[in-house]
Amino acid sequence: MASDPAGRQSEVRRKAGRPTKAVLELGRITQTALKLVRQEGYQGLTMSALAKRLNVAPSALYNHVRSKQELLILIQDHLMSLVEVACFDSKPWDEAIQDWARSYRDVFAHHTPLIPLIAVQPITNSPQTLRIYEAVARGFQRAGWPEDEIVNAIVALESFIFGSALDVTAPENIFDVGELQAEAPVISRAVASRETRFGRYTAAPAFELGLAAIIQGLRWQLSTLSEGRSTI
Amino acid sequence: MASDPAGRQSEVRRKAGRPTKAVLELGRITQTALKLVRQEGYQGLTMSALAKRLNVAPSALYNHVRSKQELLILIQDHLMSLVEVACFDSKPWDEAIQDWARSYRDVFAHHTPLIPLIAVQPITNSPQTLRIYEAVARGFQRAGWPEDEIVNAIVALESFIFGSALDVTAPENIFDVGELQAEAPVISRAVASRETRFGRYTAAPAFELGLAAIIQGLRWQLSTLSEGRSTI
DNA sequence: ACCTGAACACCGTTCAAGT
DNA sequence: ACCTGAACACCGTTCAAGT
Repeated sequence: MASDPAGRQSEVRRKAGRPTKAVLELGRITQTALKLVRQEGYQGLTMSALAKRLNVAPSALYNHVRSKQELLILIQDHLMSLVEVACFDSKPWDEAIQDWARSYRDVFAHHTPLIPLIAVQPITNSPQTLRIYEAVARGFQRAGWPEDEIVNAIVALESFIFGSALDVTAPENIFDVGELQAEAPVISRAVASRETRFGRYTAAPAFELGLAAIIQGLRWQLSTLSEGRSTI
Repeated sequence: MASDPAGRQSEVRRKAGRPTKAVLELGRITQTALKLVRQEGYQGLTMSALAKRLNVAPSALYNHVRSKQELLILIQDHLMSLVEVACFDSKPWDEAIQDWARSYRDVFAHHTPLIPLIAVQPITNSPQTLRIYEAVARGFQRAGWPEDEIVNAIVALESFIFGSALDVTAPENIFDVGELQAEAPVISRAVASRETRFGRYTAAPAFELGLAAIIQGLRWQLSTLSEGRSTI
């Protein structure tokens, strides 16, 4: 045994050859990778570092994932399971979107390197992503959205959510204008004015403003879209 | 001379030591990097590959940029100069936002690896980013937006734009449900329904729906916000 | 089937030596 | 000041050998 009952690494080195019991499985790989990311960030997530935590040679990982990219997809799918969608069964459409959007943003705010990946990842056989889409789509359907606009609405919301997740980790000084203040008087005053009201930069007010706006806009679109259809 | 008058590489190798005239400058580095990205993608943008195109040793680049990260910021600032903001001087607020948002999204759609970087990059001394913010802020100001909400509105729009830029490169099959169709009937029908109307997946309809919604929502917010202020 | 250990073809970056 | 060339400390990934 290379690890003690509590799962801690030991100094005992395993010999080459097939162990009596599989040392790795996808679940443990994903969990360990996630813990590594939480402690060291994505910059610290290397195949070597992960292998070390699993008390295994780096090459052993390739018996379970085809590439690091595939590992990232495993992490992503796991994170998707943390996104809240129960609200769509218990709340009206527009309120449910708020709960869902906030939890979605919060989950990925500290996993921004995954976001460019998620955005283009086919949902085929990605059960957790599908679970989210199904719940949201049911919410839209129940609200009376035309079926052929549901996907567009979800994508639009996701775009805003992903962009907002990236903003969460912005530094406090992101809007410091610096030396060029004289050439940008309007934005300079707007920045100062924002700071007086909200203090040093945080992503929350912009997210809430945008979320309220987009939901308001979707509500308005729903009324005109369904009017358009009922006259057919 | 290591390159002929047309700037093409030649086989002549420069000796060590300071050349009579600086071989590199930031402008040429940025332009060459951009050309490399357009031809080979970000995966092909390595310090070695860039140095080779500049007919220079990789280490020479470090006389001009502190790191690859700094190179990416140079590229980003250059791309910002391609974003259209003249519309804010010639069109009403809400129409100008549409032109601006579309051009912003189009510029970064094929530079998605930069997006996580831009989103957290301080604007200090980044003249092109400041130029954009100033123009948009003036548009909002003229429309009567409360000064302390202008930055929030810009950030909200940018979040949507960045998220939408990521969506542009999504593959056609991104919404293929695959084997799990039985467990996700509502989204499956929505996907089929979208396809009948819009064909294979493209990002455009979702972007236009979301953009219309968010502008509609901001318009509504503007009216209630300014009402709120006028009663003070 | 699933591990080890060596090897491969890269990365970004540093630095002494050169003019 | 600004280049070359060698070197460093990594990457992700492949593969023969082992049980």
